[in-house]
Amino acid sequence: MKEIKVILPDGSERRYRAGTTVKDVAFDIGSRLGKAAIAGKVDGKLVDVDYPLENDVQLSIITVDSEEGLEIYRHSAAHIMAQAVKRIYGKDVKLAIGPSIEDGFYYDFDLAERITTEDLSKIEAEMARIIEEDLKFKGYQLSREEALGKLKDVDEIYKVELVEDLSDEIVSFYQQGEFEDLCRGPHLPSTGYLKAFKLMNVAGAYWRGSENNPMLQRIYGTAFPKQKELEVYLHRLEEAKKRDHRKIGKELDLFSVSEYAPGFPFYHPKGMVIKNELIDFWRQEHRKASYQEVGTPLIMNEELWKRSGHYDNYKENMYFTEIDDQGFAVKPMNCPGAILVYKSRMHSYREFPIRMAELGLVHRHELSGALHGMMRVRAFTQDDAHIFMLPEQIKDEIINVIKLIDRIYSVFGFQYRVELSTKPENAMGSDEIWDKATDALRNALEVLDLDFKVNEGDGAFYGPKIDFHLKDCLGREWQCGTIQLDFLMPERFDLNYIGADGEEHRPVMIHRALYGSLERFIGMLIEHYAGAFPVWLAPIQVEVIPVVEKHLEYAFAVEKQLTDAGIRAEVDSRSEKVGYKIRSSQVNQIPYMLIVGDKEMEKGTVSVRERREGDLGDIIISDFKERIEREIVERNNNL
RNA sequence: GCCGACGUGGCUCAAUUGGCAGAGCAGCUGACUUGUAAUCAGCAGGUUAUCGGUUCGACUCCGAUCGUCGGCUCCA
Repeated sequence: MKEIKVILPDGSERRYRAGTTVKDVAFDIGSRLGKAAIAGKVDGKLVDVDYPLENDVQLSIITVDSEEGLEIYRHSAAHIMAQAVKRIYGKDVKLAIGPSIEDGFYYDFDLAERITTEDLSKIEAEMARIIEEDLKFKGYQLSREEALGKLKDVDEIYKVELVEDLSDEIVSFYQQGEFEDLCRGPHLPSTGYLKAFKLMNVAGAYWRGSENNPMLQRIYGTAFPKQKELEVYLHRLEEAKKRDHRKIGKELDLFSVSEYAPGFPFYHPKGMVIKNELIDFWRQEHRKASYQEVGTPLIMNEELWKRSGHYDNYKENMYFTEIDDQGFAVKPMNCPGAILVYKSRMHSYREFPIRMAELGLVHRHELSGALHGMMRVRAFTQDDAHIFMLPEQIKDEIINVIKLIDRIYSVFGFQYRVELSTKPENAMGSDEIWDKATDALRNALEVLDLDFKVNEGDGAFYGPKIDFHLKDCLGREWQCGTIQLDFLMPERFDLNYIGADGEEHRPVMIHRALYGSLERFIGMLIEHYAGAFPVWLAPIQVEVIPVVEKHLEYAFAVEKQLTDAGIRAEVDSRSEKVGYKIRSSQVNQIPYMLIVGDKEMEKGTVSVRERREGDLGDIIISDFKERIEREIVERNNNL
């Protein structure tokens, strides 16, 4: 009998006879681990618990407590759901794919009947029965040919397509009860292992994510090892929805959208304060970073857009109009405008890098179904900049921009995720030029030692980009900052500069945005702060609350002292009780309330109430003014 | 754009099987003169998203359009 050596993650070694399963080893280590084991990882490859060990291996036991374990758990839940759907809707349900995702899982189905939200409880009930039946997940393997034959027999056209795209000669299937599915695995030992799950919603999804393919019906669900964890998750979702910027935006009267302008947001006075504060901060930082600001037209001749390549590559997203019988387009991007500013005169290499910033209002025709509050709109202000430079300045400039983004995001306390997007299908320019640009971006990220994910084929049509992603209240990611390197526009527009040799040369360009779009960034901020903006951003910074009418005059005097100092203060002059007015300010997330009555009038003080800390006692007005001014200047995040 | 759900005063929600559209909050008026999260009373506010159909009768049923929400796709 052959003996094998099993090395565990802690480095310890154990000896077993060949054929011992992962589960046996787990039980040998401890009976609790044995029971908790749902899969194994053998030499880095995930396997089922009944996988027999035939050689010396590195083994780790997977339980639901690990990330990998949870993925297996949720993926198995997807299979159970698919089984339930087949039981309910019959054999003509065709299966597509059913992966685990962050926070849950989904499965895509093709069936004639429409699954609606009401059907979900029916499917859940069937899933509960399948769990009750405690069916074993049994894996088996077929040759590619056998697999194709089998799948064609049962008319699983999507699975056939998947196998056809596989390069492996052996493919694996899993069976639980009457249900079989092509799957790489591994899975839970049996359906009874699934404890807490819930189906969340149904949605349409194109097969393989392409709108040219048929639309399938996708059911989203989530699953947790314990009922309590599921409840905590659902509760967290409910809480997160309270932070939704669309809800808070309405409650705090920051912005609105109208049926008369779908996707084109209206800023209310309070929303405008936030936008302007962001812009002030932005200008301040850009002056420090040696940027100049320009402004370019919203509407420019179609010929310009043909030259830039937008007409060929971006037309579906653009709005067109006619002026004096000539075609014009509303700008979807600011670059051609900036380029025209550049081209308006000669440039010397001595000027470089030229950092030309623009708060440009761009319009893009987004699909109606894609619109989302302030996060995805059809008109937005980009905090854009175009940097014209020498090729040898690329790396330093990219590093400068990344540092600037990091500095700005840190003021808000944002965590971000970085992606490097490479050449898309509809790109202009040669592979060679793209490789050069992509390497420059990658190099900058590596120099700064930033983690990033490569997003193949997601670059702009004129160049690769580094994107900065932020998460909204429900964990959905939105692209905000972006840095795009471009060798092509300078070519197309025949940009040049006079070098030290007196000859004309071609400059290189960076397109970049830090906030990305003011609208999206404001949406992110609302959710990030749940409406309780730091003082520097708060639309109203101070509410002066007179106790009774006779204190009104003093209240207005206090207000004036503050507004004269540039502080956004107002008096709640309604003839209501103090408690009522305080509540009103609290609900509106106003950072400071100043209560003024007889005591304060006599002493020339104000009683300070901070929205979170409550009553701070009374201090003289000038001291309060100093305190809040400092907080504003420092842009304290006070989360 | 595609799939599904939804659309009732400014906001949050009611309205038996199709049978007189109602409440709270906000607003306005008046009274109260109030000390750290909601004083009381009164008033006003609606072609039930829009258009069409079925019906003696439609917020309710059917169809179309618009918009919103959750996804897909796309993207800042």
